[in-house]
Order: sequence, then structure tokens, then C-alpha cells
Amino acid sequence: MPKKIDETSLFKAVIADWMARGYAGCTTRDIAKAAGVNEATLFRRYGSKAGLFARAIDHQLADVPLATLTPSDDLNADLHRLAQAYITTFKMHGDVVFRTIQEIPRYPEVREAAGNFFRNIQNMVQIFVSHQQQNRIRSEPPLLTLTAFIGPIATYLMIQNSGLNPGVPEFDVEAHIEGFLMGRGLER
Amino acid sequence: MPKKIDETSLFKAVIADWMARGYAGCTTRDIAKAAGVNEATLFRRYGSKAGLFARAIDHQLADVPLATLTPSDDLNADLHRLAQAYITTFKMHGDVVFRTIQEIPRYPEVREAAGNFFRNIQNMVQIFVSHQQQNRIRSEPPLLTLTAFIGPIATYLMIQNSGLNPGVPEFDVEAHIEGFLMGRGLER
DNA sequence: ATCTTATGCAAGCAATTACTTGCACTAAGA
DNA sequence: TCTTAGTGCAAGTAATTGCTTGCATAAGAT
Repeated sequence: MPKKIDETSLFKAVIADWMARGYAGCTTRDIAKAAGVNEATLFRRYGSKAGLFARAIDHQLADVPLATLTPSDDLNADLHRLAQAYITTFKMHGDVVFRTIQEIPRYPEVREAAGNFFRNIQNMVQIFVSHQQQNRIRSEPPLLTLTAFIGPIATYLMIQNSGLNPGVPEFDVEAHIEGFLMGRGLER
Repeated sequence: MPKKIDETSLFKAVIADWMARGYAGCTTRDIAKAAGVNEATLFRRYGSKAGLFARAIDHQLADVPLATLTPSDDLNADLHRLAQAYITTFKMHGDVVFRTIQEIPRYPEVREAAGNFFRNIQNMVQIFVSHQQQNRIRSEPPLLTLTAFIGPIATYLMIQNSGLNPGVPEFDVEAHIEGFLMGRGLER
């Protein structure tokens, strides 16, 4: 299959291996094999392992569901969309967000690839800022609101995905949003 | 310094390196150097890298603040203690919880070391179960409640710890607990 | 048809890594 | 005091890993 490799499936293999083993844990050999591309080609095209990862991360995180979110006037609908977008992203790429947070600071060579990642985060923050301004949710540092909403989803999916706890049910978006808006306390 | 190495500082070095680079990313050389112990000694005592990690994880997670929590009749006090215990644990060892969730399933050799880890999780779950039974918080699968409470803390600390976002303020325990109990919505 | 360019293939290189071994030494226990 | 178990040190091994190179080949552009 000469004259142009399938970059999409290559990048997919990169992300998959990255999620499975971490940056240091995965090898260019394995990635090449999984993608059906010769290892030498990887270095000719991307120069280095870091270069390959930079391109792959940047490319794969560009058209993730999280990237297309925009705030509307309907808080409930926005929360649903946001939750679903995160869940879908997680199903596509695993815990990319957390891996990025953990590893990007430690591998500066890959850091430049975080552009789309930051855009996604900023995208999510913007939604909460918008609803704060319209007095639909409590006013507080938006990062706090974001983590309050995304943190539970991310944590739940990671535990579910780890396989350590068998028979974990699907994440209940409805219940989460209600808890997020109305709280979990029963006394007043 | 012969006749017995300082196991405590050795295990501390193991955890620190693990957090910094992941299991595959950190080397026995670096750990030995950081702990002031000869590398050969590590293999004579623990047999392998995995053996060393198993012992280190099991030992270090035993007397973490999370391990001593017990439910009381005061929901608010329990939530404060839980949050503080998680934050303290994070300050001591970084995101051990997440690293464990991510990596333990992939390295079965280390899996046996997760004993104390599970005990800690179970400990946290028990607190919510207790308050659910006394009708102080909404009744739902306790894992959902746990992630709803811990998820935001963990996520916030990880982002703060990543250094990607400069000037992130301290985590506001008070605000988090209020949001957890009363919700963040302003409409009814 | 021809020239160029990207690829596959095979072999290999230098560095790293988990792990080993033999030896000298030092402290603790008898 | 003398034995002994645990350690440091230095050197080394086999395997892995990021990365390179020379060569043949198969498309795309002209």
C-alpha cells in the first residue's frame, strides 16, 4: 500500500496505545505494527516519537464532540449535551483528557500538541460562564463549576473502564444533572 | 549505611517516581539513586521491579489519611473530613488513586498490591452508605455518590497540579460541600 | 514513458533497562 | 570475638527501544 499511508488509522493507533500504556510505555514498533505502517516511515514522516505524538494528538482531538459545543439559552439542554459529549469522547479515545493533564507537562516535546486540548477545555468553560452570566447557576470560579460537573463523569467512567469493579452500571446522566443542579442533601 | 536500608524513604521514592512518570516510565536506577540505595539491593530484596512496586504501594497506602475514616452522625463533618483526607493524601502522594485505577489493571504483577487501595475506596463508600441509610443524602448507587463528591476534588487537584493552568486558586472545600448538598442551580 | 517521491523491507546502531554476579565490607547477634 | 546476613560497588548480560540507512518498488505528476 505505497504512496500514502492511512494517517487516520495511524493516529488512532497512536492514541489507543497511548491510552493503554502511557507515553513512555508504548513503543514506535507496536504503533507501526498496529497501524500496518513500517516503523521507518514513522520517523521519516514525523522525525521522532514525540513528533508523531504531537501530530496525532493534535489531529485526533480536533473533531471530538467536545470541540463543537456552544452555549445556548437552555441550561438543561447544554448540560445534557456536555455530558454526552464527554461520554462519547471517552468512548472514542478513553481518558485522553486525564492522560493529557498527567503527561503533557512532563514531556515538553509533546506540549505544543495541546492546542486542541486547551480549546476543548476553554469550550467547556465558556458554557458555564455563559450560564453564570445569565444567573442560571451559582456564580463561582468557572474552573470549579467545570470540575464539579465533569469530575464525577470522568471519575465514574475511569473506574468503570478500569475493570477493577465488575458490574458497574452505565453512568446516569439524568441523575448526575439533577444532583448537580439540586444537590444531594435532604435536610435544610 | 549498611545493615538495613531505609525502607520508608525508599517506598516514598518509588511512589514519587511512579506519580511523575508512570510505571513504565520510571526506572529502577532512578529510584535507587533517589532513595540512596544500591540498585542491586532492590533486586535482592524484592526480586523484581514489580515486586518492589507491590510492596511500596501496599505499604505507603496503608497509613494514608483516607484509611482511618469512619462514618459519624454528622454529615457535614464527615464530608469535611473526607475532602480534607483526600486533599492531604493528594499532597502526600499525588494522584495515586487515579494512577492506580489507570495502571493496576494493565500490570497484573502489581495488582495484588491494590489491597489497601480497595480498602480505602470501600472506606469512602461506607461513609456515604451510612448517611444514605439515615436519610441525610439522596439514595442512589453509592459509587455514584462517591464519584459525585470525590470526582470534582480529584479533577481540580489534578488540573492544579499539572501546571498547565497557572494561578489556579486553592480548592474551596466549603463551596464544594455546599454545591454537593444544595446544588448549583438557581431556578426552581 | 519517465521521473520523482513516498513507502516497505531488512539490517543495524547506540543507548537504555531490568536484572545478575562476584567481591569486599560492615554492623548486629551468638 | 567471630560468624553471618545485608549492603555497596563495579562490571556485565540479554533484551528492548528510539532512530538510521541502503535498496528495491510502486504509485502520482509531468
